[in-house]
Amino acid sequence: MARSATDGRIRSVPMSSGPVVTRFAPSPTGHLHIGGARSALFCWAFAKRAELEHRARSGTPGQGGRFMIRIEDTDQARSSDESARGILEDLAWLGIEWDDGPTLEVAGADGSLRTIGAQARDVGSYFQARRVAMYNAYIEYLMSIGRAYPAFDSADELDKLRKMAVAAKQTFKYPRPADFTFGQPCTARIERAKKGEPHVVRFAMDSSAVIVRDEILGDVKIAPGEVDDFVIRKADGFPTYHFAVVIDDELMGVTHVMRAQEHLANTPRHVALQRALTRLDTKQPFRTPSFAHMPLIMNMDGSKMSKRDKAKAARKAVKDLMAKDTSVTPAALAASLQQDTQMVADFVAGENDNLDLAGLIAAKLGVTLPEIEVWDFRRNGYVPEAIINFIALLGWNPGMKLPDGKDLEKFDAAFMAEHFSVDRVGKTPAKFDRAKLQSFNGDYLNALTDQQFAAKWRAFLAEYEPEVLAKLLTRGESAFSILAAAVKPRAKTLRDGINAVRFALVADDEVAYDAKALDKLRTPDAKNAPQGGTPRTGVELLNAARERLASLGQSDWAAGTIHTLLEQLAQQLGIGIGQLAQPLRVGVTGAGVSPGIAETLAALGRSSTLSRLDRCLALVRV
RNA sequence: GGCCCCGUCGUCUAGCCUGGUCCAGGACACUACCCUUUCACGGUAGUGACAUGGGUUCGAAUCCCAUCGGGGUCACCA
Repeated sequence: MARSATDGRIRSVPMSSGPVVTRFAPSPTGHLHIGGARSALFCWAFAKRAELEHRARSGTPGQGGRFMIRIEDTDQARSSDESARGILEDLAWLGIEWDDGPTLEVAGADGSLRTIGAQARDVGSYFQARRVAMYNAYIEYLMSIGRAYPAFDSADELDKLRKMAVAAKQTFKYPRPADFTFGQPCTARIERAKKGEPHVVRFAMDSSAVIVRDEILGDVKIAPGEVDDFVIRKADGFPTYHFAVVIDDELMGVTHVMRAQEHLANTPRHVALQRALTRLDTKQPFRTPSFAHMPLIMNMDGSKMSKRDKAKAARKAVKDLMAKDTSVTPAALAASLQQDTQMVADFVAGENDNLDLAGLIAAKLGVTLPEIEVWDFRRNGYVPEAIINFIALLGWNPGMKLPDGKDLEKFDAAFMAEHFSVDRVGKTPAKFDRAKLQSFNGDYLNALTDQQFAAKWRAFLAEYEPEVLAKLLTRGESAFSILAAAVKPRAKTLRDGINAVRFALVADDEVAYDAKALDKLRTPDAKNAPQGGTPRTGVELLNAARERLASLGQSDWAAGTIHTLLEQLAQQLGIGIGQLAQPLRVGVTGAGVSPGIAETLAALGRSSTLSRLDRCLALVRV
């Protein structure tokens, strides 16, 4: 073991004694935040790279690097198993899979079931709520060596003290009780606690300065006395985050802690705890893992990107509506949503940020909430590959050039597993620019083959827009393929691909004709005539095209033949095919925008095309 | 407010550690043009940044200091 030859004291176990272990430790109180996804990705990539390099040296598989998931469900009131499962599913969907952690069954591409996660290292439950006995053993230990003590202050009392401190423009620090002596077990307090008096347990901070070595930020020094005696066990008997993290990271062999910068200020507490603790099993002091605090992800306006932004957006929509229409009240809204009146009223007043309610309100009012959670991006038609690539770039870049001298910025998770390193993680907070994400997503979709895209789009529609899919499929399989191919270069997301095929979703007799477009059809245009000939109207061309198309039988109705036919007709009329295409577009879609005209007509089918053209011709005569 | 972190185009960033090759490169967005049957796609070009002020140096985006600006954190949440 790690015994120094010179002083014989056991200081720390060298990291080389076991695998690199990183962890992502979400709190199961909602969906996976996009920032959490990035943290998980970086932790994953770090462990993967260590493992890859270990195997390249012919090491034992699994001994080079491991990525672990731990569920931090010590907040009894807010945690749920459902949320934990949702977070695991989001990670799996992104392709971020864990070596150790709760198990999750996922269906592979071929439909077969596969399990992610395993109890591979015998480190106990990956759910903190099931590890309470262990935390208590360490808390007893700390109390026995005079590094922790029960405290009996009520929440109200502390609140009062805090408010006084704020009023006096001072920072509140919990005053260490006079009857506690650092390093001496406070038997009187321990006795009181044993008798069942409600209490929390506080850690007695030592008075030395704490230096946090951060792989990204460098050394961060915190002066002695900056951190007060913080709570390590709540009145409900559960450990606080700070305590559970330190115990579990040690017991689970975590070597590298990578998390968002918002945790930087907590780190001195963790380091202080590590310095005070000794393992109960091996009697070895706790190790301090390597820390790396990643830059935060911000909104475009510079505020922190938070789940609450969704609640804010929904609340604003309600308030805007209430300002315009006085009949709208929280009570009326609650009734129409079939939700509790008080809850809705509180939500509108800003008393709670219920995200489910925010979603209901947004759907009701037809407003789009900002995408914050992985789940939001997923149902809005982003693909995991694009999300991974984009969030990787929020704070990290490979620092490589393409042969043409441009920066390499398109890559996949496997590339990250091979090249990720902490020293290329930036320090500056990044604003989340959805326009760039959309561009990445569109590029990814466009790079797919038509077949691949069609399959992806179909799966997306089946899951999130089944009615749209059903309508599209009524036109037949081949029509769906044609439409999917037409959508591919036009879609930034799988969802907005729907916009490109709106024309195929309306019934033939419900096509809305744009008044200006109809006017244009009625107006003679010199471009519609052969060189020097008399100007023709769009209607004339439409009639000619309609007649010619009608001559095409059902079995010949395909993009290729339609294109040839229109080309021939245009030639006979002495005009370009474009002059023919525009009136036809208006005729079948109601406006002048659609995919290629031959594809559009082919996807619509013979009977829809002809009946729409007839309806348009009838309208235009009026 | 205390403590801590950060500061290159509108945005993500390369360059910074190891000053000169940087009147600062790429990507997204934007603008123009080309391609084209509309919309897209694709192609070409353009607009656009070293926060400010002092040092150090022959020379600073790069090193030092100050100012200003942004952010995080100060719970029996994690």
